[in-house]
Amino acid sequence: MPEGHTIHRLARRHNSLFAGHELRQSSPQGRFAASAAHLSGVRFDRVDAYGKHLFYRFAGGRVVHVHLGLYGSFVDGPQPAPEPRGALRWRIEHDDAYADLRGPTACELVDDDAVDRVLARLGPDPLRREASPDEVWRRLSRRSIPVGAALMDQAVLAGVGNVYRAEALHVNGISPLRPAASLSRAEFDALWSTVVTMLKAGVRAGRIVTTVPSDRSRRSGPARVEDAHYVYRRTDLPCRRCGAAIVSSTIAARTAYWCPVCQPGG
DNA sequence: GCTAAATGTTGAT
DNA sequence: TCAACCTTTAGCT
Repeated sequence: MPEGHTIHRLARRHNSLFAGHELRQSSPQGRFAASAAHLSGVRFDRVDAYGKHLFYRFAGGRVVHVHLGLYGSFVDGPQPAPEPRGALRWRIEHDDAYADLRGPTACELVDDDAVDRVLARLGPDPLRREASPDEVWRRLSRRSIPVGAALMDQAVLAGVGNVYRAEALHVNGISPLRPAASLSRAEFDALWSTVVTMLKAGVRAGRIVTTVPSDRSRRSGPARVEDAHYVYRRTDLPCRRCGAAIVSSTIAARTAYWCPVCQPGG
């Protein structure tokens, strides 16, 4: 289940396992079969992550664009790969390892122009070195929509999804209902810093853990599932900071969660 | 076994 | 604003 951290972690993993290899490719489910056959045996150069998009670059300028959507997932492992079962969209493999893709919104063979068109729609990605907070501020501060909607807009910044939206706004005491343009530059800078830190932690951990140990029910050890978030999916449960009941409402077509006391102004 | 929901996006109404 | 799409899983019966 993917926000930007998942995508960047996959890029690192797949570069480490597969970059520079000629890969056997297949699509047991059939929907990517022609392209997989076309690319089978072609050298895989590397994969790049931008926001929630992956671009697998092959020799000859061919690119596979993958977007996991809400349900897509990759799994990998050493050979021998298991017998394909279920809806397996894309399998890539060499003599030592395989990776399987299921359920993506997009898995398509594209050219460089199509890559550019996707990138042109995206705002800066906080996980990329060149990401400019000034540019995100420009894009965010002129929007009249709620900040909870702006954070989910991949044209403002690329990679934040529903969990990081809820958690980053909570940590900064900002209601998702506040107009994006009402944030001060100081509030934005703090929010940006939180988003970068949270996404990086997610890449490292391989899952979203936004709470710090002192805010959890137990003192030490890895965060339990129910301890990993401050507000996400915690409707009616007490806020970890103030005890008020967490509320939820649909913002930008997704369920938003926040503490009405710690995050006033909505 | 069935249903709804899920860390997402697009395109039609 | 809403439905469609892709798949798995949790929570029911």
